[in-house]
Amino acid sequence: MTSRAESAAATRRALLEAAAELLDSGGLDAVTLRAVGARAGVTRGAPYRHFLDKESLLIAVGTRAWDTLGDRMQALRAEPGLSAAEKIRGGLLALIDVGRFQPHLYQLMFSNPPGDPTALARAAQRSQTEFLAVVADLVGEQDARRYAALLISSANGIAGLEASGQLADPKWGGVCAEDLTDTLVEMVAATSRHT
Amino acid sequence: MTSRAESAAATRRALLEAAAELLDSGGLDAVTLRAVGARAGVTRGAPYRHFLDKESLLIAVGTRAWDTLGDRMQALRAEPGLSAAEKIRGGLLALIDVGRFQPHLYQLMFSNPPGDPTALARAAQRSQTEFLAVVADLVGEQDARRYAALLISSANGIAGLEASGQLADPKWGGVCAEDLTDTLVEMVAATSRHT
DNA sequence: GAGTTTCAGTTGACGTTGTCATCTCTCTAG
DNA sequence: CTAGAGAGATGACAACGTCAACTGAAACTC
Repeated sequence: MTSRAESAAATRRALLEAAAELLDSGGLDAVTLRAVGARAGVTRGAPYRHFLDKESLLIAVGTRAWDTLGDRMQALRAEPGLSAAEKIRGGLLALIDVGRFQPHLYQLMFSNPPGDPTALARAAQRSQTEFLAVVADLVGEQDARRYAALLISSANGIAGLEASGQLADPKWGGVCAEDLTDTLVEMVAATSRHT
Repeated sequence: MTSRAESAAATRRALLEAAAELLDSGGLDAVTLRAVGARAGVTRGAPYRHFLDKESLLIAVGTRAWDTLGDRMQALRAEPGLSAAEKIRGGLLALIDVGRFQPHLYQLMFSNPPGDPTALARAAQRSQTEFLAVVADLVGEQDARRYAALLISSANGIAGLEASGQLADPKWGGVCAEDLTDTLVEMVAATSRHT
């Protein structure tokens, strides 16, 4: 029926799922190995058969999130009938949406864990490479790197402000993430067109 | 000599200082009430005379950081002989520098604590108001809010990428935070000039 | 198919942490 | 001078991450 390997893979998946759900609903403090195990139907010691560490488990959760975002970027790039600017807008909003609707996961994706500070940066690479390619279609190979870095930074910041609910402050005149993204993309497009 | 109130205020200051130092050197995990107390010359229970909670202590550390940044913004705005663009550049780099040289403090400043999610957002208000005024000098009252939000978001993102060391990746063509900031300010200045 | 190995999962234990209740002692108000 | 307040110390407790030892069933060997 279910071989040992299959069952082990299933619990590993269940552990990741449980950790992601707990992170979403209760923040990082709610992610305890005991709670993760309970939600996955095992006990506190079981995660150590699949992950070196609590930190390793969290890194795996963050990596999975980066992977699905990378898939989305890849699909977006291949989408026909979209201009480069539209693709960029889509990609930025995909990132921003994580910050908006899963703020704790978003924070995890950009945290660099003490044990392996480069782990999540590596996981983010595919997303960023895909995005870089789309930016190159808009502004050319020459300036692509600079503008891609700028755009990702900005999206990152927008998502961060959204995640902490600061954008809702009337101080900013009621702008929303979409407005800022549009302004940003327009600015880059105009600048690169002009030079 | 030293009245009781003075001595109490001194320990409170020492606790804040100790927490900030531990955060800087060892990250959030290094900030335990026992370690903070020891470094401040008291024991683990003493912080509860000055702060409701460990979280309250951390909020106080973050608030103090926002206050000093606010002072810097205020001084920068009042500085004569600087153009609006130069002031904006200075303000953005002031924020970015926190992300670069005190990444853990930076992360704390933008985290919203579960107990009082708006606490740090309130502390950030003065910094943002000062910055908003400088932006208004460049792009006019009309668009100031939108562009200020965009600039702060971008600086936030640049600082975040710097903090996690991702900007150093050759993938981005060796840009540094100053480059991105300059590009950004130029873009905003050009856009607002053109409309 | 019997014996052996492997390995996912459980359980008990330990050190550390945040937090509370209680106690001590010194400064201050009246 | 006395009573109160309040800063700090201390003991205790539950929860946490983590490790060592243990259990049982699947997988392999002959």
